[in-house]
Amino acid sequence: MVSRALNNSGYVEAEKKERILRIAEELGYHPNPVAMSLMQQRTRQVLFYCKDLKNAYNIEMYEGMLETAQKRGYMVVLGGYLDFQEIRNIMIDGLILPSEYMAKLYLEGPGRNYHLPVVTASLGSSITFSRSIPVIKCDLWKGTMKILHYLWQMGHRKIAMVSPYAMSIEHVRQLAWKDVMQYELGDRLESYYFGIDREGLSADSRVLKFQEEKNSQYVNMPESFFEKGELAAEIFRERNCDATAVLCFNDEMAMGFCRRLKKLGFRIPDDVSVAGFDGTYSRRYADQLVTTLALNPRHAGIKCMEVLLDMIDGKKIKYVTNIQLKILEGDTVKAIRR
Amino acid sequence: MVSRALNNSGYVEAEKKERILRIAEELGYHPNPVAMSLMQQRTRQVLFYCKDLKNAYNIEMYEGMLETAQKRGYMVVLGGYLDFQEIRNIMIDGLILPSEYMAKLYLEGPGRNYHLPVVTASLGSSITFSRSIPVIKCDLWKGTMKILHYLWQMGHRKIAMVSPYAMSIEHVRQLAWKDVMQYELGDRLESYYFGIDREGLSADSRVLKFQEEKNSQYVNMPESFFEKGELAAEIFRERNCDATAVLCFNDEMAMGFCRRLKKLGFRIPDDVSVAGFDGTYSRRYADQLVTTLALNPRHAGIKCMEVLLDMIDGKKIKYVTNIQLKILEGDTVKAIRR
DNA sequence: GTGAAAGCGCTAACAA
DNA sequence: TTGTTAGCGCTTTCAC
Repeated sequence: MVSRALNNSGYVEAEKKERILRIAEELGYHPNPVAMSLMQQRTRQVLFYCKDLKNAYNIEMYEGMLETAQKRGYMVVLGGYLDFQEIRNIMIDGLILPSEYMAKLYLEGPGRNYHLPVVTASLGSSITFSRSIPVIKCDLWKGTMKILHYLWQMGHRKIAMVSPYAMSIEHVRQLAWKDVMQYELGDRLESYYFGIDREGLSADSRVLKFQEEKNSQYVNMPESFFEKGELAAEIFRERNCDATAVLCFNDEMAMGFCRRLKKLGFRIPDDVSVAGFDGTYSRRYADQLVTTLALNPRHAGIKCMEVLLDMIDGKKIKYVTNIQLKILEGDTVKAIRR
Repeated sequence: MVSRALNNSGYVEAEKKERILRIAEELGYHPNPVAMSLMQQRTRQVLFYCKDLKNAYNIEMYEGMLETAQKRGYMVVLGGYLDFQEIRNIMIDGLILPSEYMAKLYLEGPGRNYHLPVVTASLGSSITFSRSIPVIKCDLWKGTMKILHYLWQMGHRKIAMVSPYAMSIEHVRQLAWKDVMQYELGDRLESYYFGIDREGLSADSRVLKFQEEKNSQYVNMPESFFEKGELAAEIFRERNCDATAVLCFNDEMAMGFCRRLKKLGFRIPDDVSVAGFDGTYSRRYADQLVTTLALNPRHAGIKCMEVLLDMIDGKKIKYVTNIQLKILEGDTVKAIRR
């Protein structure tokens, strides 16, 4: 009857069908999407569990997801502020986690007995999951090697690292830097590491500010990369660091670092070269384009979504997808004579 | 029975209730959110019809919405890429439109016979709607007056305007600028206007690039404010403009303008003062902080969401809410002697 | 070719 | 205090 006419399915007398369609049109009839979802057991929605939208990396990743989702009739809901348990109360067919760290938390928490399709992006940490899920992997170990090698080729030997985290935190970028630089820097390694974090720099009152912010204002206060980069520049000068190049945790941090360092009288890249990670649109805002390792978040987003939607559709899926990394040269790295 | 136990409603024997709760816990039972939505006729989702997520203004507005929505148990879905008709196929209880222009389009299109709660943000255009909906208004006429007055007080008389649109487009910012500056600039007004748009600058091949981009790549290619600002700087120099101050359409444009102008050898603010609109986090990336009229998008987002959720809850609502505007001084405006 | 009924997962209301 | 039913809006299936 009516349903059959509207959906072109089954037998309906042509004339009657015509009439039904016309009336539906007149009344401005649209099927109720919630009822449809209940029936089809498909919400056509997917959650991207992402906190910090001021971070261009996340935005570009999200836009990549959107691109694929749109083509395949899906919506991407953002909700990094949600309590993890809450995930079970929202209408989604699948979930994208931004890092293997989050993936681990999820799989050991609400994901333990909730068999929703899940994929995770990865920055190369070697975390193992309690359940096997697809990983879209950006190999930052390789990537860090690549950019360090690039700096090396430009003649730099003493390469410092600027990070929002203490040296003890096992971030791939830090581990890889340590791995390479310890030969060159030996037991002075630590003095070339600028970890803007209470742990390791607790003596510095300026660092505590970030801790306070994090505890007070919001539950999920995002990392203050830019401001931490600025502080790193101050500490860099105070330590009288003789590094000729500085590798920053990401572009945002690199931009904060450059901005403050210039205000402190350094010339970039003449006095110090600076490089970062990410390669997103926000780079263009700075007067000098920062040299960076592009992580191609848009592509990662596309891949995450493709794999997730394939999973939802019950197709065969790849369990590991690698994202290509590429150096984008800017104005902040200079070749030096040795 | 089971339902009653789980929801604490109606009479259930204490012991039985206990047992039910325990088993539900063990099984990891969670009510199906779609079924709940169908029953309650509430999806607990709201759509923010926003295209350009690379624009900090939109992001901050979205974060404001999120803040309120979270408190009241709602999700905010982004979907500016959706076909307008598609709005009726997604599971939402309400809709937030980003501008009165969009609101008009919606109300005359799918909104004509779809009585979903809607609110719109407004930048002060005097568009009238076919149906009355709440407006969260940022009075840009007043705002433009305010920042022009500020520049005036700093001694500037010849104030140029940089915009991504032709002068004929009736954007409030442009109209207000014209209104004020025509007394000072008279029939030379046009030569102080830099509208980076085919219409008005079609002779310039560099402008056509943007047009092409817009037509090709994506359906909803966002405005290239930054790049247009850069081009405006080139044209500013070519025209040999004697303006002592330049008012840009927004901060992103101002940042592009400043960046290029400096590369062309101008000193800011010594040679030219520059001001913009928005006052969002992306300002900090530039080496010089741009002086701006802060539009407080976060606050606008909060208000939009509050009014919309009140509407959904059937509460009495305000039809016009005004957002406060404030000048944020930066490093790009200098007082001059006359 | 058409109408009626079952069912998607849940709760509110009603009868026992 | 408990079990049952109707109904949220839709489609699919099964009789007619």
